[in-house]
Amino acid sequence: MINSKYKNNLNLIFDKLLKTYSYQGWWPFIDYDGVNPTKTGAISGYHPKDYDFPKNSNQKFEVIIGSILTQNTTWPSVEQALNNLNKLVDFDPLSILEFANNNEEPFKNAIRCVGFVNQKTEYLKNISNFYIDLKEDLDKEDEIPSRKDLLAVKGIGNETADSILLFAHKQKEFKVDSYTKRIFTYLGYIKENDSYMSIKNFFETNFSGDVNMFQEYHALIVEHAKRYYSKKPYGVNDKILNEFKI
DNA sequence: TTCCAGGCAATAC
DNA sequence: GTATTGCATGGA
Repeated sequence: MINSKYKNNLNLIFDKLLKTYSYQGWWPFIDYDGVNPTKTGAISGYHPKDYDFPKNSNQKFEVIIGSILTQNTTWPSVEQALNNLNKLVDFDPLSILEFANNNEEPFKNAIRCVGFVNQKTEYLKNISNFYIDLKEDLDKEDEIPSRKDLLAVKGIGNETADSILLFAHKQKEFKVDSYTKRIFTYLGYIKENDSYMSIKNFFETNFSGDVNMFQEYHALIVEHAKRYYSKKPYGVNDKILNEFKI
């Protein structure tokens, strides 16, 4: 898929992005008093160079909820929704499920700012049920679900599954999003219509880094793309990665 | 006003 | 398997 001449480029691009933007501190947490860097669209809760997250089961489920809420919307909206929700209910599967079932309108009003409220309410109930069952079946708080099982939950697609596995469970799964496609299509490494799994496989085969660097790479891609790949024509002002264009 | 945002599922070929 | 469309809201 990639000429051997460019074999190391995914690592070189990572190095360049890291040098340019430094450590991103994903995944952000609402109750974490982290730094507030001058990051595009960032508000708070980031923890650069500290990969020891999530620190407890509530934070883990916060990542899982956030992964669904952030589908096709902006992070500031998600942060608002999480703060709204946090005043109403604990971030654990059983509490979320019961609150959503018994207080539908307050629940929807809390997350309304992220859009797609009806769908996302259903999705959040589904994922809550999934983790309730997972814990009951395996009787282990910290059991890690399989990617296949996650994908069987209505509302969890490829990207959300990888987001949950990478940032909540710290599994070495590369997360591909629309920004990833834009940057690496523009640079010439992938094609516009390549499938999610083929792009994921491309990164997992050609980028050598541990799970923390998998997290870092995705965050750096988002940061870079927000600056140069949000307005059409995408990438034309990207001087930072221009040297890696093929 | 139009376009875009850290997608997904259902449907149609 | 791949392409298209509806889903909701807020901000630039």
